[in-house]
Amino acid sequence: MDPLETRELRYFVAVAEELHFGRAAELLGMAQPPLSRAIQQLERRLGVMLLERTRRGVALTGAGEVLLDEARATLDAAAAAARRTRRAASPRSRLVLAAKAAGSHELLRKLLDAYAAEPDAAEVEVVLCGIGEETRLLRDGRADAALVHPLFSSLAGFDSEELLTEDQVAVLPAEHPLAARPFLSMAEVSDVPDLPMPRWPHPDGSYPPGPGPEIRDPSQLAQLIALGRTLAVIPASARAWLWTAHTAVPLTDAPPVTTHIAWPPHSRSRALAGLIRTATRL
Amino acid sequence: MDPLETRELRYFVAVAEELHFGRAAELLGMAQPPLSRAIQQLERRLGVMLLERTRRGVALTGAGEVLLDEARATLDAAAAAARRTRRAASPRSRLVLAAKAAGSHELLRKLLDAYAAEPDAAEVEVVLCGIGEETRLLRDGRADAALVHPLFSSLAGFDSEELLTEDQVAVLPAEHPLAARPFLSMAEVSDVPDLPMPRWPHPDGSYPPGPGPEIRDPSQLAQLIALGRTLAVIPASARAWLWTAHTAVPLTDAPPVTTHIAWPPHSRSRALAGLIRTATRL
DNA sequence: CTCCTGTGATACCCGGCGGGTATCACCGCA
DNA sequence: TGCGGTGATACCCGCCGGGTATCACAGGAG
Repeated sequence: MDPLETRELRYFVAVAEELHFGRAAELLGMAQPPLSRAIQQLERRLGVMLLERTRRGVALTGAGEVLLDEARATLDAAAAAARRTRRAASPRSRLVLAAKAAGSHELLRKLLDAYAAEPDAAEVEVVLCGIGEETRLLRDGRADAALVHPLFSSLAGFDSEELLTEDQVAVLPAEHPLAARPFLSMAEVSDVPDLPMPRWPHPDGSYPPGPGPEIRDPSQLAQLIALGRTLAVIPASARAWLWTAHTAVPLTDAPPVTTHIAWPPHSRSRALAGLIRTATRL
Repeated sequence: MDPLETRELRYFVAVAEELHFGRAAELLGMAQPPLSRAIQQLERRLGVMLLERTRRGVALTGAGEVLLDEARATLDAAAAAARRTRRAASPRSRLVLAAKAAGSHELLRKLLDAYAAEPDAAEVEVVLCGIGEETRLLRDGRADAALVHPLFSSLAGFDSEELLTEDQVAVLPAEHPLAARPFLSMAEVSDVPDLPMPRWPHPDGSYPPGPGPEIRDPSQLAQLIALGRTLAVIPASARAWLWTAHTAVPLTDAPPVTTHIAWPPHSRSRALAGLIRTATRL
């Protein structure tokens, strides 16, 4: 059986995400009929029903769910192939390092300084990204390495090294009674009636249930804390972005959080190896 | 820029492996001119020279080396997508477990028995493969999980759990003087003039230099030991395949060897999760 | 020096297939 | 019972992937 073409996978992912042939075709910049036909051909080639066509819209079958995951991974791999090949051809070797925009910038600064001091250091471009976006950048080749907190995004599929373990602090509105305390426990902060814990999105974009506000952007969170609407438990190094309206209180029993540096497996770049070496020596 | 098609990647991999357009075209079942044209189009689309055309044959550029790796990974991902989708559609859920043909069969037996005793166990098919082939099977979707010795094949790119750590023994020809010893040290076995250590292939198929015989198949090794031409240092559990012409002698200072169970990241199969759970409980 | 061999590149043609337009078949709903 | 909206079908066309024939060029043998 001849292998799947990325074109077919792109089409399938579009339909599977939209669950609507018309909208998917529009996103793909094509008409609906050829898209329908392409999906039919894909199903015939695989010998598998991928979509449940109900009269009103479309649903994924079990096999369709599997293919959606696998197709995304394959398309990422293809995009990474193109990007990394182009970058390998460009004369000056440059490294792209992904990091959360709200991540510890002390660690980032130390890493960049230490690496720049190496004899044969490459130029490092830092890409600041949102929560959980780092692994996507690694997968599709837009980044060569990433600083990752395994709590938010899994390290599965990458090589990684532990860089830094730090305690966490509670960030409270400065005028809140708890802000005057020298220490707090997790039990105390997780059950403050007027400051419900914020809710972070899952990788799929959905939110867990609960009373707290839905957070997408760390600056949202900072604003909401300053407004006295919520509190946050974050790594101690994030004190850097505290506002005057914020107060950080050490937590006695919060689990320590570690930062890893992760990179795609089987990378043979000398420059990347150098960056990782200096990172682990910090 | 529209993404690379798997067809182009297949063509490039064929040429990059053969370093000869004519032979590559023959392997692909097509004529040489369209293949040349396809590679030219690929180079134009990427804006990158991939091959150094000398008048006599072809060589890879640096960017070509990178693309060869990336293209292989992408093609594996596409093959895995097709296979896993088909398998997901088949009614009865089946797991495919890859293991070295010469691996510890006690561990395998225990694992299969324990899993079969689980309440909702799926049927497990065992694929026996050669040295270092396990990760390939995992990557291209022919296997759902594999028993791996990290010494031979890296776990990079997979999730894994440690299963078993065991000591190693020296396997000698039964009539050799050293076979009578109750214990041996690594220093003693690694420098026996008439029994040079065998050489195992690297992942790329090449062999390290040295006086010992080149081994590809464990049965070759067994035969060569029985003939008094070499010796082997192997995990203690491999006593299972000892011949009467072999003698196993415990090693006092050989590094212990661990067996891992590895699986592709992001797999959501319940059956696989069950297998891994029972494996880690062994 | 010349011819032969083997390499990849070029020129040209054709058929299939990917894509477009028009339309249908069907369901839910006012 | 019509109307809106869904995906499927019918049909056409142009492009591009593939084939054949041939070229351009370097190296080696005589």
